[in-house]
Amino acid sequence: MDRYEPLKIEAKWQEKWEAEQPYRATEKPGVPKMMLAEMFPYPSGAGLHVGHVRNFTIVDVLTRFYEQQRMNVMRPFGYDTFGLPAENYAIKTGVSPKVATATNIANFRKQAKRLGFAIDWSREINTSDPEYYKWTQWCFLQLYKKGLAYQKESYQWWCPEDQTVLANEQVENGKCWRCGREVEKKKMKQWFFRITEYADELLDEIDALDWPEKIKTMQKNWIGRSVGAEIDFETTDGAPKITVFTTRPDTILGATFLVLAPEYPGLDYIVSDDCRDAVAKYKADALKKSEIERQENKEKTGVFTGAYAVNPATKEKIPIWVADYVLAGYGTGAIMAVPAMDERDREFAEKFDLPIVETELVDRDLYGTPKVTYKMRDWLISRQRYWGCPIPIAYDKDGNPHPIPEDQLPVMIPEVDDYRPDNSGRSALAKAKDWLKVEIPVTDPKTGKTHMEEMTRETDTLDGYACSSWYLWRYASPHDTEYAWNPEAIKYWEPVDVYVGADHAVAHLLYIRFWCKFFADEGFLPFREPIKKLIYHGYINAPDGKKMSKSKGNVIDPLDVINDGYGADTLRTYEMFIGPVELDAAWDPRSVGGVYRFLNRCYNLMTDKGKESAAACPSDTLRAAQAKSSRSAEHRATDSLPSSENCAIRHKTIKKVTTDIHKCNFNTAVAALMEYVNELYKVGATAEDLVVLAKLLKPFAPHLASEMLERLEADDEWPKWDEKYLVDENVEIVVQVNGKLRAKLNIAADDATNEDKVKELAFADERIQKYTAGGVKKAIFVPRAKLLNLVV
RNA sequence: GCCCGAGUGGCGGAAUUGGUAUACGCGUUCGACUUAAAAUCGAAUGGGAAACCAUAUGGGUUCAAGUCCCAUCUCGGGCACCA
Repeated sequence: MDRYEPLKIEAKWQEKWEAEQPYRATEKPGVPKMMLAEMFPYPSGAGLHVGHVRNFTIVDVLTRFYEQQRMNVMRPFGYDTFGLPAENYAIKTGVSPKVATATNIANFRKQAKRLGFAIDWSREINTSDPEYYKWTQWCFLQLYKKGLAYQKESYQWWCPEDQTVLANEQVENGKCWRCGREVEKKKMKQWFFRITEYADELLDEIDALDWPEKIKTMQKNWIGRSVGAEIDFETTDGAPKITVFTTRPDTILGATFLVLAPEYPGLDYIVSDDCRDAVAKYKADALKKSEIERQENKEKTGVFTGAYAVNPATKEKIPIWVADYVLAGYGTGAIMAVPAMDERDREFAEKFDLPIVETELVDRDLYGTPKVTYKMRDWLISRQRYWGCPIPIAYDKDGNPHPIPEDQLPVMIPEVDDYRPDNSGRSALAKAKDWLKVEIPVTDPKTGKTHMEEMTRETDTLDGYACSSWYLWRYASPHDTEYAWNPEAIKYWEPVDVYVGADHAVAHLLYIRFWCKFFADEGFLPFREPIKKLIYHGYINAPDGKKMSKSKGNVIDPLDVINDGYGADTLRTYEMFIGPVELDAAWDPRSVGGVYRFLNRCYNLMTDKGKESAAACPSDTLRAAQAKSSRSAEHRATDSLPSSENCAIRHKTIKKVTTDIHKCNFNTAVAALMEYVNELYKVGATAEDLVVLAKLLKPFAPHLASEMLERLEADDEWPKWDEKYLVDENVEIVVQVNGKLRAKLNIAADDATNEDKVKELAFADERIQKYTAGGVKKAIFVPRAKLLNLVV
């Protein structure tokens, strides 16, 4: 007996796809292109999890959907391979990150192939491949040339566990995003990218993006533009003037004291001698305080500097204080306190008994110069770690940085025996003594002559986010040896039409926009936004609603689901059916069975009905006659004529599935297919029904659908619906009395828009007459809703 | 604390511009097939005997409210001393 055996069917088709590589993408001028990608995965040793499957399947459904509509589709794949997990694994086991990464990629690739994704496997990239990171270093050098990559000594977040600095975006609630350890502040000289240069453009262009509002809001908050003014306050005893930033320069009459951040750069020059010890102690305490302590305890603390400034508006002498409620990195690190207007200043004034003066407002521009500030800081990119892209810089004997010439790229990661950071703030790269030395050409400014000079390499590596800030462009020409991205290829394929992910709302998605704008300014990219549409999907949780985690032992392994006999098609279709794409969902093993039953029904429908002759939709003249026979259609009776009912439900389903996929309502698209199959079981399926079913099913369950189409001898071109088949000859009209449903009238379609006719039939109905005996005050007829409401 | 978003059967979730609430799936029950079970197929399934009552709670607008307005409660997310 011919049964649905998913593992057999899937093996057959995967073998075919592997041999034929049907999803190779090539530029076809004149054919509309569609480029889709997921946020590429970090290939962990644990292999694919169900979250990856959701992520990849969303991309796959859209890829196949557009491919079946004969657009020129590109769907590449890649791996984000630098980072701490591989390095920590190396420290623990001694296995080099390069080797472990290669093993993990091989496993990921194998697993992805078992899910039947329509990937162009010739466009596979890996950020730790020297062929790739050579160009990451090239990107760094472009930024360096324009002064957008620079070094600065400042207080930075330091993770004592991972022995590295972190970007602001990588500190979550005062803890390291990787290991969860509380971060500390450490003063270090570090590399930065000047993302703040693009703050305005990054902010202003958010609104036009076809991205989820949630992400757009998060990015806006992160950039955090405030419009205000800088105002200079002269000090009374010869110390340098203090510039404050305020959004309310109009409240200056109420400024009764100044407050400086503990890290305020010129603090030492301001403090009076008798207060020096107290201020030094306060500063030391403030730096020791962790971010968590600072957040949890918002009780105001502070100390008087012993110095005074002059309020330029009132000419009054006002005291200067130091307090950690003023942040060093924002504005100028100094504020004018207006306790009458500002809640925090008031709290501080009350605690330390400082004057609170009610204020009248003055003209905003009277005492200051307009100034815009941002919460966003420059992007700190140095990492004191081994397993990352080496920063292509060397230092001369005076410690001045020099870029590594482009023809010396890539700066390879040296092999070392011990991957541990050395506790001195330098990465394990510092242990590769030979590698550290490098000859760099230097041009003498006086003579114009170039000579080689021995220098010492930078031992920091780049933040992994730098590697993922340009990978979408590499997909356009993944093996190009001349360009990071080929100008012709990029012009054809990009920007990315649809990008799918579940993380990195501010970090990655902000960085990639920044690089895009920079490289557009440099003439390397013909667009300023890298991603047209973003789909940000929810997580899949364990059946109990909790996050899946190895330690809790509640992880569902997708390969187990497949190997249990359900197959990849069931897994994929289930994950699309599980709920709205943007919401988190809980795994339900029983619902997986429900989806399997559905696919099984599709298969059985085919084996029962596949032999039948194809039948197009009946012509209008035949419809009336066939409508009769469809009424009496036996269950899957093979001798009944193809009915107009089939035609109506077929076209209705085509329309529903097509529009749902366009709107990314994958769950209701699958539901519509289930309804269609249920209906076909009742009225009988024609070959045409089966072909349409297989075509619509293919994005979700490509193996089964391919099998069906092969047996039905049909291609997979996406079907179109015709509105004329969606109009029934009979229409149901709802009759309400006082808004309550009282009767449904089956009326010929031609009469359904005729108000008089509908009323006549309604009043003739005995179910209605019960309520209308006392007369009808008002009758509202809504043809659009096929509804008549009688008010009695 | 501030700013968003969401509360619908036993469960996951459907419902165009306000217009038949509960699509689809799970679960449950019954039936067919079978020595039996599984699988498959069919039927029923918000509550209530009924009138009726039900979309977190209480009001409001409307011929008509899950959908709009006001208040309250709960949950989720984001921001969190950003001057």
